[in-house]
Amino acid sequence: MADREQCVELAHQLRATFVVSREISRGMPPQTPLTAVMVLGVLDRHGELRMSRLAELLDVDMSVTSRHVAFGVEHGWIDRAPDPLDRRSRLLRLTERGAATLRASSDRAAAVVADHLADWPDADVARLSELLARLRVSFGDCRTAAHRAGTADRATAGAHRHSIPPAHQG
Amino acid sequence: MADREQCVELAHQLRATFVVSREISRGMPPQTPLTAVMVLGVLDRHGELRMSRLAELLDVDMSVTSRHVAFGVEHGWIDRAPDPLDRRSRLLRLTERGAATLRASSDRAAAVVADHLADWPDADVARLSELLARLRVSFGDCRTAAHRAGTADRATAGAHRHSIPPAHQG
DNA sequence: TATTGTTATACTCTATAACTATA
DNA sequence: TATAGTTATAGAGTATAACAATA
Repeated sequence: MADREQCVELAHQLRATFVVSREISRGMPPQTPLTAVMVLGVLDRHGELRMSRLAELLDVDMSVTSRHVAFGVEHGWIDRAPDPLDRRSRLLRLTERGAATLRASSDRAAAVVADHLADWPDADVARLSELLARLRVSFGDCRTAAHRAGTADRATAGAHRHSIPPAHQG
Repeated sequence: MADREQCVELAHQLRATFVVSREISRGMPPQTPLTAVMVLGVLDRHGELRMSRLAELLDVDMSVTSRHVAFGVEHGWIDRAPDPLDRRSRLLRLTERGAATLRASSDRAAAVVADHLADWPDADVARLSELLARLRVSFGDCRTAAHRAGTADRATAGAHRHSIPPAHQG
């Protein structure tokens, strides 16, 4: 367990990493908002998902997810079909075209990263990716754990350790 | 130098870390927007700054910075005095009250981090902070290098290695 | 009656462009 | 003429609340 000083430092660094994300998003192709790409990325990694689960994974309200998905559907990136088991729900899948868009976007982002990290050793890049992935799992817990009581997919299965309720602000 | 695959992965992780930042900002005290705290944080770390330099460090347009600073001044967190050497410029400093606000905010953020990272070993937290700091330096370069030709402060001094122009989108 | 998802509205953050004032 | 900073406006992203359809 890290001490207070370390936590303050990490919190600061995370806040400040905003800058890096913005820089990367500036290099992205036009007409493909960052959020749209994030939706595609999640669908690519998790496969078929329902709206509610997607909203959890994106950590945004379902109303927001709904509009991002609508955008993706309009552009032919996402297939949105009614769930035969529960006709209130809709199942989302990445289309071929969506996968291509995601790939193009990932290439651009990777190019920006490669540009700036030209002098980084391989091992550090890999380590940072790994730590960020773990960080996300540790944080993802809190939001999903409160809503769900047993359902799990291959991305977050077995990652539940805490039981802190989601802290939405008013 | 990392290969394409690694860069794609890191870019994805950075995009996805948005989620973590949002979760932290949800736990923040009300009436202190994330951006305001970021301004205070930069002033705390860099000391007295001009608007333009602050905008660089925050990686946002000066017009944006201007309003965030105005907000901070209104709340008594920032002291904004005319620069005696160039009366177009204004010098910004963190006030006592601003420092207190920053401290309170950092405490909250640290608490959220500590909550979620309870089972992380010390070393990993420290390593992640360090890598993120380095990442920011590597990215910070591109924006500041184009604007400035010699001025440096203690935060970014000696960090210039590439000469990639800032890639602002249209 | 509860839940899934959509839509309307308001708030935050951002960039572009037009402006003021100094240099 | 160029630069530092401000303000007006428009666009992207988000949350809350009210709603429709289904369970």
